[in-house]
Amino acid sequence: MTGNRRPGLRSEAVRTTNLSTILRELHRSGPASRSALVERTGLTRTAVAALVADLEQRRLVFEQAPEPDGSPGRPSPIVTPDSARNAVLALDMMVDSIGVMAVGLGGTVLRSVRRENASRSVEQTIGDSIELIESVRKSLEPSCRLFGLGVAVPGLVRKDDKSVVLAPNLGWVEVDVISRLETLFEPEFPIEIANEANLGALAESLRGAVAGTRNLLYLTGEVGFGGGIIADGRLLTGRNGFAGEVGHIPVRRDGRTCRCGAVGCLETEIGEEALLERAGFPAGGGREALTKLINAAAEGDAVVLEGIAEHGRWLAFGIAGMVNVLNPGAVVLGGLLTMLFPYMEDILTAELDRLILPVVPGIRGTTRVLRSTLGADAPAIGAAELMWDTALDYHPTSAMARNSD
Amino acid sequence: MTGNRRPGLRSEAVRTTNLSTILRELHRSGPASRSALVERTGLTRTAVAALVADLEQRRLVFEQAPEPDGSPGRPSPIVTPDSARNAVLALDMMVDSIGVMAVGLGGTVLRSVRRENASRSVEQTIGDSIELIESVRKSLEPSCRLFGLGVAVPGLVRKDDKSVVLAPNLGWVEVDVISRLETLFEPEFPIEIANEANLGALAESLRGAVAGTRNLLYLTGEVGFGGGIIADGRLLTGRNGFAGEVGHIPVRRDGRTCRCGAVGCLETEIGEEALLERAGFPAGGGREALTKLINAAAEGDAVVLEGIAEHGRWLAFGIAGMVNVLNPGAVVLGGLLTMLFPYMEDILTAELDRLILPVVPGIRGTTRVLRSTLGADAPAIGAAELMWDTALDYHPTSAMARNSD
DNA sequence: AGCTGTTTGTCATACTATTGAACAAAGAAC
DNA sequence: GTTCTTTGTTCAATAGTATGACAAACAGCT
Repeated sequence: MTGNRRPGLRSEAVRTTNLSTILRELHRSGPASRSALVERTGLTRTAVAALVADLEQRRLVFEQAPEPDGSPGRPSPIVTPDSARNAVLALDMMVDSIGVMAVGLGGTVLRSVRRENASRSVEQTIGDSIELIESVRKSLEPSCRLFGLGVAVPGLVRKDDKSVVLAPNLGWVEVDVISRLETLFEPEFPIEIANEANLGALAESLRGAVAGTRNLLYLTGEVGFGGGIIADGRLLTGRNGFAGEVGHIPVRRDGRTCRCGAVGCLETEIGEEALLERAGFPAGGGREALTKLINAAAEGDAVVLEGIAEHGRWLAFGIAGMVNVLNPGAVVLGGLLTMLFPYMEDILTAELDRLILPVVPGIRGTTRVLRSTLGADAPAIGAAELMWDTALDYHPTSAMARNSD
Repeated sequence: MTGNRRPGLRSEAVRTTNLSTILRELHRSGPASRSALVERTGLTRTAVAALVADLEQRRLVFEQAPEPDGSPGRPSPIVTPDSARNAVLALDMMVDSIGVMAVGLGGTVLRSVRRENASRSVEQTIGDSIELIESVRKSLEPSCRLFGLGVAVPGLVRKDDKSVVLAPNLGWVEVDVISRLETLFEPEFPIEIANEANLGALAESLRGAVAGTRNLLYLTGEVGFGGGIIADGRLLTGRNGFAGEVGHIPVRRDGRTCRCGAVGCLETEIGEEALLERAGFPAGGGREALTKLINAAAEGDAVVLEGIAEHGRWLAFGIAGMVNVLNPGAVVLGGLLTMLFPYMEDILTAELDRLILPVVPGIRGTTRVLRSTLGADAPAIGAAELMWDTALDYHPTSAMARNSD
């Protein structure tokens, strides 16, 4: 089911595609021997040798002396992605902080800084972002090439023009983040942008605890409630790029009015506010109140625990629907849910077992529910991977092909 | 976001890929002039000429004398997919009937037969299917080559082994349909199988009213309630192939027990039974009762109309959640919903407008809701397209490459 | 230490497929 | 009938990988 209009291939496309294939393999799975690459690509020794030599000359990989591993035969040199000299930047605008990362080829996090961001104004946030990006850029080795910038935003990003349509928690409407950041870089410097939770999903599918899972659902609850879907290894963006708005699945016809204007959204039941209220905390307590809540749960506070349990029931109610529609191999919980998970795992499992379509005995077990291991880094890592994905598309005119020294 | 491990490319892959590209283009968009193909593929005149000659020799396409169209320049010959001599078969097992189609290259429906199927036993159904397939096969021109069989099943199909795990409305559990059909054909004859509603979605995205829409949600309500998702032009199958079970999205924590065992499934609110009940008809009335219901609606029966309206409200409730999660460009309603649509369009639109995440004023309008134009043929057409999609994958060892006369 | 078997790197040649440039063909417009 | 435009055709040039032969590097055995 490709569904994609593929352009015609010219002869040289063979080379660029093969270079890209090898580079992608190294980026995803790490260093590999040349003979391993021969096996994985199906190409001949001759071809792989030529391709690797090409990549080495472009300073994208380096070969290391082979280490005898005890098996007979001539040992094969190890091809390693040169993460220190090839990187992308990632910017993660969260509600109360800004993070910038440099992620090398191969997925190595070279730098990671985060700064609190009290003001949420566009000017202030962009200004701080620019400062952080510059500081990270300067801290990298001068020989390190940058292939692009990936941006994660807690809001809806329109695919067509890559602009932020709405970021409720920042109070942003129609902000063209990219054109404000472009000035930082040379012309044509690639910048990609997407929703925070969508990128979290991407990160978890590539670098998280379930790395390699080609179908997953990622949920993250902070102030709002976001989600991301990986279907057959690809990020599901939808028509406009607005996919994953799980917080606004209607779950109660008699529910409360959501801040989005609709009634009975999932977010009204499992948002921060709802949790605080159920656990007997005053609404609007923010991060402090949540910390108290978690502490109270750790101490065994019955009211809080029951509040979290009910939270878990609604969460399961929402997840079950998506699992039945999407049939993911895993559901990864990030953000606030990571902390709540230990206190509601049992309820969650039991409820899901009750609500997920029972195909045949035992089939429910195919969907695993687990906590994020990447935690707060997920969106930034996802932003980097989004950028890498296009950067590694090795068409003749790409940055990668140009950077041949 | 490819996410797919691509194998290395050898020189001859360029040719096979280009042949496949041209064939796919013709299959999807119909006859095209050679110069149009040059433009669409980006290949040179020389290359396209050679490729088309190759395809013509394989009897996959034929060239027609160019027709002067009034524009200057030498007219370009028209390349037409030879639908009469290249086809796939499609088998659609519905709850009370079986349909078999032959669909030619280019999407032309060459034959279409349907037979009532009173018994739903595996033996009877498979037996009848085999008879129908044979009769269709015999009715085709002897020169017509068959590239495979696509099967649509009203149940859950496991991707890994392509077997039917559960078909509740047929009463089937773990039936290996493919191995029972294989005996009909030569060894290695390709057979693909998938869920009926999933294939309906595929059909609508390729040949229906919204053909070309790369993101859509298809819903079909018959005895059960199924759905299919097309994301970025590809059928979303999920981890096991069970995606699209929209009938079992939980919508009421205090709802009725569903036949699946869970509580409050969408199907319990918008299934056939629920509709009959709401409209004041005795449950279990089957198709007859539904016909009466539609007639009553046509005559303006207030109780029936209100029943349908409430049906529409629940449907909107379910759709809204999926739209917020999937952000499709269109929602296509098939099956029973096609007939109900006129009586609930207004309510549906109003409810969706209330429940779909309002991004910015006017943004809701990006998702269109409309009726299926393919109707009951959708699953069979989808099955044919599923088969075509793999058949058109022109790797060196494929059936297509072998059939070179 | 030396021999054997295995695996892998390297080199020259062969093969496949497309591009590019020049020329011919087929139509419209004047 | 001439000119302009567009497209088909032919052939040499170019790009890239496969193939096969040989050399190199390692383990295991005597």
